[in-house]
Amino acid sequence: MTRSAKVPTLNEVAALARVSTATVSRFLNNPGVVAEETGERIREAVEQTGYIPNALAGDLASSKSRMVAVMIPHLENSLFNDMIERMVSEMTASGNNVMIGLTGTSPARTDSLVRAALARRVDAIISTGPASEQVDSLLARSHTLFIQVWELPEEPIGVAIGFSHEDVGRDIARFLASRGYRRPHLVTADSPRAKSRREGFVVEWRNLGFAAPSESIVDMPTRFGHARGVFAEIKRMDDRPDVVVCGSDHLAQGMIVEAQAAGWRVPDDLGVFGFGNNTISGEMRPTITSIEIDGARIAREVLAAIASHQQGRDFTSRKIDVGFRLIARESV
Amino acid sequence: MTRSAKVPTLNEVAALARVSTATVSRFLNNPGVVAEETGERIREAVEQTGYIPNALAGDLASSKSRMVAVMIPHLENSLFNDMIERMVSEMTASGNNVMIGLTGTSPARTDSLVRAALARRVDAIISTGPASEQVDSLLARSHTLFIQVWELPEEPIGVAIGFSHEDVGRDIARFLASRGYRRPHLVTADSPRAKSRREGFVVEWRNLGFAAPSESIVDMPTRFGHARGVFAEIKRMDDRPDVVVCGSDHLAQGMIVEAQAAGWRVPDDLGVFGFGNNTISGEMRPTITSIEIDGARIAREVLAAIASHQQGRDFTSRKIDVGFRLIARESV
DNA sequence: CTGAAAGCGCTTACAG
DNA sequence: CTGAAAGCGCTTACAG
Repeated sequence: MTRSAKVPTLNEVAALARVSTATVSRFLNNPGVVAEETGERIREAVEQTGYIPNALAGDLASSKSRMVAVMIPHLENSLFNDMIERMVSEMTASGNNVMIGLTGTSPARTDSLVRAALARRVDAIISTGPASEQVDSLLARSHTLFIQVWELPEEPIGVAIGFSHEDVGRDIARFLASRGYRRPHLVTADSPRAKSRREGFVVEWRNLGFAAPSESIVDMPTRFGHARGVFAEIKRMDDRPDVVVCGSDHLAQGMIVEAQAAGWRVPDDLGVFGFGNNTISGEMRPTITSIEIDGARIAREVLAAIASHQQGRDFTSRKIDVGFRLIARESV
Repeated sequence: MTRSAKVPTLNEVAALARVSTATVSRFLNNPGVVAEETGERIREAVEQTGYIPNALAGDLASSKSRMVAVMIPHLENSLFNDMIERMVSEMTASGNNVMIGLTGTSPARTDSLVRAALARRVDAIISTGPASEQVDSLLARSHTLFIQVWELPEEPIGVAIGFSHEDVGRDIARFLASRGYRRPHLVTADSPRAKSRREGFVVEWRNLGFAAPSESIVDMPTRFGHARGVFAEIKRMDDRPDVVVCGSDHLAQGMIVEAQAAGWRVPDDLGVFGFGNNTISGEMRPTITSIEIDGARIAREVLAAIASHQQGRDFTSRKIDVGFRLIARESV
């Protein structure tokens, strides 16, 4: 690496442009407020020195960070990638930098990532996971907005933007019943939200007067590869299911592959229901019936909440239900 | 949001513990250097006030950031997710925070993200994309280590950790030839690296004395969904290929699905070769023959380079070839 | 439109 | 082992 002995500072730019540091600072943050000729001199000085403002110093002085932290469990096989990608893009576009935290499923790790984010005085923390009391108390003394997505807790810490997972389960149950399915098999990940969806399904299914569905549990995150084991279970069952309700579209894709490899036709011999409406669900053969969550909408709501917060406005709606949509395709 | 009027500072902790701010700072950063009883008082004061250090101020004062920026084109369908996930995890574990930049394929966006990272005085920028001259000159005046991964340029700006994409293409060509394939069809993404692999394949294939392969170009990133169009092309060809060389395992998966949907058997009627050795390549039916890049190895090398740099040591090996491995499975 | 100066909240030689 | 004080590189009322 070529590295110069010293990184240029505001002082040097100011000296070169024959103005005070205050004026350079003003020009950089709000060009309109500085006289044209002065601005021109500053521009040249910046150019000549290769000056890049020190955001650490700037943020400290102005006590705002224009940084946002995003906490997600995983990058691989994540149901959130599409939404996260949108959020990160738009945040960057609106001048925010994004710190990313991979929480896994460990509360301790989440805790330490939240601490790190607070230490950097981020304007907001966006979390796809549930918040612990630990985190709650950490946030109490901060000026950081906590945004929970995909979740609608009774009493959110900050803002919650999500939907009812129980309703998802209920809607799937009703839909399958109306299509004439009678022996669903549920594949549920070992996570609170997946369990809520399962709960919704089971309750509704019982209300409809049917016998309890058979079930499998898989670990997080729900993946393509889980299909092999689950399908093996299904094949062994005496009373074979007529439809599998999967925790993700990738798992649904895996189920289709496994079923077809065993010579079963989808949906004729076995229906397959996905979750998340990943792009592949419209591209698979057969295409996958799934639940769509409007990631773009969530991203927009998140940005709006952050913008309000950064402008010091109070954010009134603390819970925003973005709903979901059942997309009927070929696999069910 | 409950928000206290004021976030506690070092001063308040120091006052409560009846010591100077210097001592609190020492205790927080290096507990061993402070007397036990003093430390105990400080611990209590921290607890009582709910103090969280201001990393902005700390980093400014110590002129180091313990932040690292990661630049990737996309989150969805990225060949790098596995490697990135590993890197982010280990960086976090070693006390670094990670800023993420989604560059897309736009140099302007990359440029502005690099600026933002430099403004935050990150210790290192890890980039999966090629570096422009723009970026090069920006970096010249910084103390930031630039790490290019998946790439081995002649004269790297900082450190390059990668492998030869041409060699990948050559190896695939030799492998397919040895398996008796004679009419390969190449699906290449519109990206420099994909083109290098293609180039390696084409050159080697010609060396082996065979006719030039047929080809398709797809846009970035190479996805499952590209398979439909490519397979349609293939079906229309007079001289049908006997194997498709795909730019990613997801595309390979799509090809298998399309081929099977059309009643072709893989690999009997059509071989399918992947790239990246994604987890699914071992789980698909048939399993996918692919090229493995050792993401864990790359992550380790990146971390080592950063650690050296943070400790002020000179990093001697500017180019690290991590190689690759051809994993033969069922699809070819 | 511009400058002098205080302040943001830490760290770190320097002294003891 | 601990403290007083300078300094990190900016921003922002306050004055003019």
